[in-house]
Amino acid sequence: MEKLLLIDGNSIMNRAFYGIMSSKMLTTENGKYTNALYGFLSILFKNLEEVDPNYILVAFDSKTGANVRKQKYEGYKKNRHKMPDELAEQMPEIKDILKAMNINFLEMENYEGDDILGSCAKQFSNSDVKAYILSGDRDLFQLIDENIVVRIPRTKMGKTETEIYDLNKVLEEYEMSPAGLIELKALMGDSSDEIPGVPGVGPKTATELLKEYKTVEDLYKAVELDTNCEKFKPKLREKLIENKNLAEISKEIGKINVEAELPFSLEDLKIKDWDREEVIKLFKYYRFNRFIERFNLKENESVKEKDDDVFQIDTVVKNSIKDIPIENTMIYYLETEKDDEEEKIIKKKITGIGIYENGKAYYVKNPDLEELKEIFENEKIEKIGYNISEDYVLLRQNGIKIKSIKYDIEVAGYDIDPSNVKHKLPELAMQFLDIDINSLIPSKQINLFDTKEDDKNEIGLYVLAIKKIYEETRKKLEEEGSLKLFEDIEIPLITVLGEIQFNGMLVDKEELVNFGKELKQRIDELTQEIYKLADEEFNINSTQQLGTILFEKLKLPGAKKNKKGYSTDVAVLEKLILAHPIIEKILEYRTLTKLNSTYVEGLVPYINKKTGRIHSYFHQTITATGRISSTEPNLQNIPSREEIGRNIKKAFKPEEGYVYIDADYSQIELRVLASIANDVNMINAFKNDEDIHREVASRVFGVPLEEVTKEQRSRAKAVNFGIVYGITDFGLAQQIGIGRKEAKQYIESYLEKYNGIKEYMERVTEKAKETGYVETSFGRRRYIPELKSSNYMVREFGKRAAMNTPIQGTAADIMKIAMNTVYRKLQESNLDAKIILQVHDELILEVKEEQKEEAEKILKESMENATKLQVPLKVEVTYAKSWYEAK
DNA sequence: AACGTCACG
DNA sequence: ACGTACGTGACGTTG
Repeated sequence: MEKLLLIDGNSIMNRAFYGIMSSKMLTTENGKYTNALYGFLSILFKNLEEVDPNYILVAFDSKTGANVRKQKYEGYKKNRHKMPDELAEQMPEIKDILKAMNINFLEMENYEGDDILGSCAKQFSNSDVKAYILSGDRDLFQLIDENIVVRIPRTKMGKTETEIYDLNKVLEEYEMSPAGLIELKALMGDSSDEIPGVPGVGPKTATELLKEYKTVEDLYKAVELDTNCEKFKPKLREKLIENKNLAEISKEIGKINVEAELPFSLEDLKIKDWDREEVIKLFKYYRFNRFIERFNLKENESVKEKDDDVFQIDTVVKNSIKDIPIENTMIYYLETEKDDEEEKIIKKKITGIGIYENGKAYYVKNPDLEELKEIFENEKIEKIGYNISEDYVLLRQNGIKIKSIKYDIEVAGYDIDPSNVKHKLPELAMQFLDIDINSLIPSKQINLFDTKEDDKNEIGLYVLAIKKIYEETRKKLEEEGSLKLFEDIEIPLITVLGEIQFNGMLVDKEELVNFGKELKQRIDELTQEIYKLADEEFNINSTQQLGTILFEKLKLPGAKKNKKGYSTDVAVLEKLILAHPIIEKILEYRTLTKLNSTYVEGLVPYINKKTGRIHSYFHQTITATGRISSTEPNLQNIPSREEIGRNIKKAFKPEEGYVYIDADYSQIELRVLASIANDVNMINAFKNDEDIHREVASRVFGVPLEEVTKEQRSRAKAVNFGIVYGITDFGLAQQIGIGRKEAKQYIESYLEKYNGIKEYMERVTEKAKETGYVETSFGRRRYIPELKSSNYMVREFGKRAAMNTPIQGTAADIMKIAMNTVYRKLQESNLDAKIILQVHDELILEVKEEQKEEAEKILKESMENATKLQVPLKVEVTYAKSWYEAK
């Protein structure tokens, strides 16, 4: 018996892109998306192995494929959102790969992939040739017969499995023959393809009806005869009769065409040998090392020594850490469990530790705190771990300070590629080891067994993974020239961020709550006034309801649409202030509810019961540019710009006898820009400590410095910001409320006067297009695959990101260096001073009052001397008895 | 879970 | 003829 494997190209690519083998991997140097290719090939290989076919074909949808059905019913796939660019760009590439593998693929005008599959299956299969259809789409079940099965790939516990549907399985699951499924869809419709069906008839009713009448045609014969409603309930009968037409159309478009005239014979689909050279070339280009190895495609080039290196390890259980032969490095994993104790900073407890040493994994359950202290505080033992910052705080609240942190694989993964991808252990294992770690862990599978024994094995696998990821990422960091950044900046920062979280910020709860009461009172007043002005009660928080009130009921002008209806954001509302008195009430309402819900109600629950402080997380591996981010709560967006909001900061104050020292970098991003763009005019301005916005205004508007008006200065300021963001005339116009033409003139004038900046912007985008990435002055890399997108908008975004990242990122690096230095010097000087917050260009210490001058000196000097640019780094410092008073 | 909105640098 | 400033996180509504 022979076998024909038919693959639904679009469906499998789609599955591969979204789910299976998830984690959006950017594996090639220039930062291309390859995840769908990788997933498709994984599924393909698995099925080639399992089916072992004699014939093969991959069918794709053609651009015109849906037209035929659209002509019959215009709603068909109407709202189907188009493929994301990241997937679309992989479609031609999979075809290149298939070509190299000599696998036939086909798209036919006016046919969808399904039709090709159906036609091949029905026309080529017989008792001697079995057809196997590989697709993620259950619609294809209608094709199943005694010679045709459908294989559906699915992920289960991180593993790719295949579900096989044959005649029996369909009968069992749907209580219906495959042909019946066509009738079923005709009645119940299909929301994903937007096949209407009979409105009000769902799977249950449809199945019942078809059991009795088999086909839509017979059903309708019976319906029409049943004038007395003996067999059909009146309502149902009415629905059916009313929508007869829809049912018929649905059947027509839901039915896969099996009669396409195929441009080849079965013989043409015979499996052929690969063009090995071409396949190797492509796999290398896409960095599919796993496939290269799997098919022994490597030429003579250095065969990996650890080819026989399987991912498994013996885990030895010990009662004491002392029984583990640790030498100068400790590769470890802390096992934790949730712990809801209120006064904890990180609400977890340690339940075990795994340690890798010399080819073995050791596991100690519920390790002794003293022993942990001894080993983690031992400076001679270098620590290699995963997400150490959490361990740091966890141990710190148990009186243990981790010393000699050498390597954190999460941070390493981030430095290699900081884009949105998560840098959690499973993703890291997938990216660097090509393994699906969860699939190896018994307790993550369906759990039939006692997990006690599994714990140690799980932890053993983790430490093995950490060890291997450590080796792989270190190589990579070295190759990319980011090792210095990693070792000198990021690793020391783990401790500093851990300390910041541990220290926390003291908050006067009463003061905060009292402010909240004032807010609420005013909010209540406003609510009533708004109801009165609208002449009805509605949910002011609902943008939809608000939009209806403003633009339909009150008929205010300037309605702008967004996806969900009318836009009601500040920009829109501010233009309407004069149009109706309700607007300013709404604006004030918005401001106050934001303050109350986010900064009063939102903050209070985070005040720690024991310390009276807020201990936010400070994340080192989130942002694309290298900045830190803060959560639970976010202390980096406490109100500051408006007076009413600033009041929140009054509740943040140092402990009795202590004072805040608040230091801000002045214009750090513009200084960085001046320096890396090497722009003479801007460098001179900073060297002379000029008011940079005034200086820019003078040049752009061609007036003497002294004659720059407030208005001009403020516009120049907006231009400066815009430049840093990768300016557009539209954005600038929007920002300062001028015309687009005028904005364009400003920009042109600016780039003429500061032509170093102009050249830099051209240089950086050019280089980014070539290499696929941009870098900060300290070697932090960010890939920008958007530059390769076929979508103009996405490409333009890529350009702006390319221009902005070196600036924002270098500034972030500088701040990180400063933080490390400040922390180290404060330690060395033994001052009673703690770093308690970083807000990108601001750093706050809480210091014993008598020591404030000493600490201030350290703070200011460390920040100013963090690096040497072509312009001075200026730092402004204030002492404050609350955050509100700072600056 | 996605969206709109708004707080920060 | 599009629809745009860069980087974040939290909240409330809606589906």
